[in-house]
Amino acid sequence: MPKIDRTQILKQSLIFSGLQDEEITELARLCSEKRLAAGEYAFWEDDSPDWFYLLAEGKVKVVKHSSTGKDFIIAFFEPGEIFGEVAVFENRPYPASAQAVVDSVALGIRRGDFLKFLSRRPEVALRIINVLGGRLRTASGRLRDLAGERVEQRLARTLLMLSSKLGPSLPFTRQDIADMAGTTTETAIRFLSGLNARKITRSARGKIVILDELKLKLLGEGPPPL
Amino acid sequence: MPKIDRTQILKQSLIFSGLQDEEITELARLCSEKRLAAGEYAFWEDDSPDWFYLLAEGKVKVVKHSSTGKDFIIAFFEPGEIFGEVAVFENRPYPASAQAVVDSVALGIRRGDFLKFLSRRPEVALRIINVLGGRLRTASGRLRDLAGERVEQRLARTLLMLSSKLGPSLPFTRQDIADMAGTTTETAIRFLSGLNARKITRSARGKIVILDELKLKLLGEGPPPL
DNA sequence: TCCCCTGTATGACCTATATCATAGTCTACC
DNA sequence: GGTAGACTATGATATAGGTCATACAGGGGA
Repeated sequence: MPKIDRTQILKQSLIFSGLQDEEITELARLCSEKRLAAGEYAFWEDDSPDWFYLLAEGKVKVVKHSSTGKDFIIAFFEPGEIFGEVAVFENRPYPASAQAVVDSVALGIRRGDFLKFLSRRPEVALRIINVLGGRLRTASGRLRDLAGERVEQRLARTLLMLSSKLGPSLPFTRQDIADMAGTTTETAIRFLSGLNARKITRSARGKIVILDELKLKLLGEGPPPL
Repeated sequence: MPKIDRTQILKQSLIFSGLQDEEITELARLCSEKRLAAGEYAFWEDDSPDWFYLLAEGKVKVVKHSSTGKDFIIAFFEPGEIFGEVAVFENRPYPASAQAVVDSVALGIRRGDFLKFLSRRPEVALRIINVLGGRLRTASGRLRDLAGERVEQRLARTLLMLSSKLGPSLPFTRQDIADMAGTTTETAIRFLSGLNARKITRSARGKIVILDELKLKLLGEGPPPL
C-alpha cells in the first residue's frame, strides 16, 4: 500500500472539502495514519470512543453482532467517508465494530482534538449534520423494510441501494448482501440465482452486476396490488 | 389547550437551552404555533421540508408506511424534542409522517429561517449533532434487533427502551408496541398477556406498567446459551 | 342511555423463511 | 502445485410467527 497524501485526502473528503489550505494543514497535523490489513478492526463495539476516522483508502464495514451470533452490516464505507463519529460526539462507546474488508488506510483524529477543531468551524458542523441526517434517513428506510417487507423486497432494495451509491457492479459476496438485508446466506444465494436466471443480474464469486435495474425496482416494490 | 409560553418552551428544550435571552426572543419571533388535534398530521412522508418542529405540548409519533400497508413507528416524541429536522437539513422530502397522538402544540420554524439562525450558532449545531447521533445509535440497535432477534426479544427490548425514557408506566396500546417492534398486534397481545400472567407487567387498555424490569431484561437477552 | 369504535383476547391454520445437510468450485497462500 | 478455507449451490425439513376468524369489554360521543 503506497504512501498517502493526507492533505489531498482531507481536501477530497465530503466534510472537509472547501476548508482553507491552512486549516487543512492544521487538520493534517492532528491526523494519525492507521493501516488496516484486510479483516483487521479499527475498533470494536463497546470500545471507548477515542478516535474519529476518515477513510483514506480501501473499504470498511461497520458491523453489529447480535445475541444469536448473527452479524448485521450497518454500512460499508468508501474513501472520503467518515466513521466512528456517533460515538465520538456522544462520548459513549462505539455502537458497532468497524472492520477493514480489504487492506485499508484510515486517518484517525483524537476525540478531543476533533471536537476542539469542530467548535471553531461551524461549516464543518453543518456538513456533519448533513451526513448524519442522510444516514438517519437511510436507517429509517431500512427499519421500515426490515419490519414490514418480505425478504425478496429487502434483498432487491439492498442491491438497489448499493448500486445507487456504487454503480451497477457490486463487489460483495452473497453473505454480505444477506447480512445487510437481514436474512441468511442461503436465502440470498437462492434469490440471486433466481435473478441470474432471469438475466436481471450476472454474478460471480464476490461480485454482482446489475443488468436490469428496472426489473429489480419492480421486485423491490413488491407484488402488484391485486 | 391553554396558551403556551414560547420562550419558556424554547429555554427548556434540549437544543436551545443555554442560549442568551435575546437569542431566545429572536427565535420566538421566528416560530409559529401549530395546534394539532389528536390524530392530525404535522406533515406527511414525501411532503416538501418547509418546517422544522419543536414539540411544545402533547405527544407525536413519526410513522413510516410500507408497501404492505403495515405501519412502522420510528419514534414517539415528548415536549422539548425536535422532529422533521432530517428533511430540513438535507432539503429533501420528509422521510416519514408525523402524527399527533393526543392534542398537541408544536412550534414550527421555517426551513430558511432556521438554517440562517443555525449558521450563526455553532453551539446549537453541536447540540443537534448530539441529538442526531443519539438517534443514529438507537436506530442501529433497532436495525440489528429487527434483523437478528426474535419477536419476543424485540418486544421485551422495545418495552425496556420505552421505560428507560419514560419510566415504568407506559401509555401505549398493544398496537403501538407491535408497530415499534415490527410485529403484529396479535403477537404483541399474546406476549403481553404472558407477561401479565407472570407478573412482569400489569396492563390495561392503552397502558402498560412494568413491574419486574429485571425479568424483562432477561427476556430481552434471549434464551440462556446452552 | 345506548351504540359504535377501538382495544384486547384467543384459537386454528398456513406459509415464508430459517435450519440443517451435503456437495462442488474457486483462490489465496504455503 | 497442492490444500484449506471461503464462497456458491440445492434439497429436505422444521417452525416462528403471520393471517384470519370470532368474541367481548370499555369508553366516548350522540
